[in-house]
Amino acid sequence: MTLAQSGKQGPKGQRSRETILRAAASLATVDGLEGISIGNLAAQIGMSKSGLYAHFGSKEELQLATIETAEEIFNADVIEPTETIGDPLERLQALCAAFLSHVERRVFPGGCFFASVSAEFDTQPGPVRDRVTATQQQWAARVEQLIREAQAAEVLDPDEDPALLAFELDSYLLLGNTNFVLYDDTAYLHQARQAIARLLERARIDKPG
Amino acid sequence: MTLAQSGKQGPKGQRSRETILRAAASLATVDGLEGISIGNLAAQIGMSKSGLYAHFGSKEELQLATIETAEEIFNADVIEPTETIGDPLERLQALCAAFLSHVERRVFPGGCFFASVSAEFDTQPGPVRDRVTATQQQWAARVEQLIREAQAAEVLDPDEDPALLAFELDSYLLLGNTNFVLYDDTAYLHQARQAIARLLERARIDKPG
DNA sequence: GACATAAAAGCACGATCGTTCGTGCGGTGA
DNA sequence: TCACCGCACGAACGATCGTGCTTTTATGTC
Repeated sequence: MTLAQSGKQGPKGQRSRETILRAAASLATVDGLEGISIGNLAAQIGMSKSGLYAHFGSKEELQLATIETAEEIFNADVIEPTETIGDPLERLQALCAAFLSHVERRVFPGGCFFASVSAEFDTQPGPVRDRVTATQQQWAARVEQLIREAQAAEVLDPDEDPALLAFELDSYLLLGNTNFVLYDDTAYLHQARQAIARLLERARIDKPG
Repeated sequence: MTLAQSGKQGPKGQRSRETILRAAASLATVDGLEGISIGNLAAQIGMSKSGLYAHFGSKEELQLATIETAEEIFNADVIEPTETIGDPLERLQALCAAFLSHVERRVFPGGCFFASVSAEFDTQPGPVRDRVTATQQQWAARVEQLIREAQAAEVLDPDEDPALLAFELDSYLLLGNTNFVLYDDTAYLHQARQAIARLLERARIDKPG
C-alpha cells in the first residue's frame, strides 16, 4: 500500500510532500505539467524516483496536487492581499497590479502557472484540464463581479458590459504575462498596466465638479 | 545517407513530406510540438516510423519544418487575403477578422498554431523557440505598422501610441483564441470582435460634419 | 534501548521515446 | 536487360518513461 493510499502521514512526510509540490509547480511553468518526469523532479530535489512516487498514487495525482499547491501560492500572493480593500474599483486595480507584480517577480519562473498549464491542457480532456479551467473561470468571475460592484457603487459606467470589460482586462493580463515570459522584457508588463489604466479610466463615471 | 541530407528528392517524396508536415502542424496544436512522437505521427498518416523519419534528419528538423508549414498555412489563410486592401484601417480590421475567423474555422484544431507553440517553447531556448518568436514579432510589427499608416492617413488619432494600440489588439486576439479553444465557445470570439471594434472606434479621428 | 511505523531507497518491469541500420520495392535511363 | 536511385519498410539500439515490489533507513513512543 502506498503512502498516498494510507491516510497515515507524519510531519516529516508532509514536509517532503510540500517540497516536492513546490518544486513541481515551479518546474511545470518551464517544462510543462506533462513535461515533468518523475525522475527529473526527484533528481531536482535530491530524492529517489520511488521515494518521491510513494507520496502519490500516480502521475495524474501528482499533477492535481501540483495544481492545488500552485493555486495556494497564487491566492496567497495575488488575491488575499487585495481582499481587505473596500472600494471595488480600487480592489480591481489592486488585483490587476498584484497579478502583474506576481508575474514580474517570477514567483513561478515561467510566469503565470495557470496561463502556462491551461495552454498545455486546453485540448486534453480529463481531471487536470477540469481543475485548471475551474480556477480560470473563478478568476474571470471574480474580475467581473468587482466590475459589477463598481457599477453598483456608481464609480464605473453602468452601461458598460461587465463581461466585455472583464474580457478586455484579462486580455491585457494574459498578453502581458505571455510576452514578458517569451521576450523576457518588462516593457510588456508596462504596456499591460497602461492598457488597464486607460480602459478603466474610460469606463469611469465622470464625477461632476 | 538520409533523404534529408541528400538534396535529391522526387515528386513522390515531396508529396509525402507535405502530408507529414500538414499532419504534424495539426497535431502540434493539440498535443504540442514536443508532445508529438514520431511513431504517433507515423501511425496517424499510415507510415512506418523509419519511413517518416527518413524525410528529416532529427526531430528538431521535423519541428522546424512543421513550423514553416504552419506559417505558410497561416499566411495563406489570414494574411494574404487582406493584402489587396488599400485603406490601412480597413486592412487592419480585416486582418483581425481574418485571424478570428481562422481560429473559429479550426484551420488548426487547437486554435492558433503560434499561440499554442509559443506558449510551449517560451522558456525553452533553441532554434524552435527562435523561429516561433520571429514569426510572432513579425505579426506584431505588421499590426503596429498598419496603425502607423492609418495615423498617417489621418483616420486614427496620431496621439495614440501605436505600440500600445497594437498590444491591446493582440491581447484581444490572443484571449479570444485561448478561451475559444479552452471552453469551445464562440462567445469569446465575439467578445474579441466587440473589444476590437470599440477600441478602434475610440482611436478613430472624429470626422467633422 | 526495543519496537512500531513512516519514509525513502533499491531494483526491476514493460512500454515508448528518438535514432540507426540494412533491406526491398518500383520506376527511370543506359 | 540491367544497374541505379528515390522511397519506404522492419528490426533493433540505448535511454527514459511511469509504475510496482521489496528492502532498508529514520523517526518517535514506551
